[in-house]
Amino acid sequence: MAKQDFRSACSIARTLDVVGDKWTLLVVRDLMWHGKRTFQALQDSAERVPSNILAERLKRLAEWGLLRREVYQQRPTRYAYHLTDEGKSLEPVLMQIMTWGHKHLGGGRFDPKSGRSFAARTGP
Amino acid sequence: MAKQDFRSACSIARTLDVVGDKWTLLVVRDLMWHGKRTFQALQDSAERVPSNILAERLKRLAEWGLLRREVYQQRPTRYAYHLTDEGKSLEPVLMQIMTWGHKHLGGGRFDPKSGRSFAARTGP
DNA sequence: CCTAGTAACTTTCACATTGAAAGTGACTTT
DNA sequence: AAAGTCACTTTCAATGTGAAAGTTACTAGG
Repeated sequence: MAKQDFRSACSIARTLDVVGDKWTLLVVRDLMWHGKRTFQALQDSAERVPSNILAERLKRLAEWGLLRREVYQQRPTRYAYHLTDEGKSLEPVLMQIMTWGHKHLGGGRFDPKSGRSFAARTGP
Repeated sequence: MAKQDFRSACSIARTLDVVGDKWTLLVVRDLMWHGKRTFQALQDSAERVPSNILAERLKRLAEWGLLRREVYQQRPTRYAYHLTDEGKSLEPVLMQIMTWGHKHLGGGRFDPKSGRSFAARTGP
């Protein structure tokens, strides 16, 4: 999708046009906090994103300038993905989403500073 | 979806399981900031959500306890939707998403405090 | 009484997206 | 030569989306 095809002038609608789906922000999460760099590593995440979806999302994120694909090895050619500064700027968004989920849905919380995560709550 | 069906223990994945799609957060936005209360009003938003999608999302949000449907008039029966405290707690999430979109996608910004919005940027 | 209008959905159906699984190509390792 | 790895791509059935029309329950006007 190109910029002129945004649904509306609303910043929320526009952001959802870019990252508003089930998988995209999980890819960003893995690149941002979990040190994942390769297609394989991203695919091996807990949520088991299908490989065709992952490939499509990586392409979209690259088109939006949120990440870049780079060759990190020749023979055989291997690629590494990493967030651009624009991609990294999504961190506060991810943080708020994580905080809300932790509080209201009992998910686990990951602390980017310490690199540690706290277990999911089981009770309400 | 029930809580036991979450994809993973990750708070981000869980939050996306609940509100991670193209429309849900726009409904929350309209209830949170734009004073929309009725099905009709929600449907008349700038992004023109299809009525079947709107109905399904309202049902989902109610099942998750994020909003409530109430009769506000008999003969003929009319309904009003409004956010619960849990629903309202999504405000910081919406704010971050809006801020990011405003900065990176040139969308307009709405200020909940003043109730005013600033025009979308056209340049980069 | 009949027709038009409104709100709140629901139904229909063609089309798009998803996701599980298998396949491909370029290599390296055994 | 055979097996393995990585980075995808292809296939295809199932699911989801969205435009449009239909339904139900009323009120208002002629």
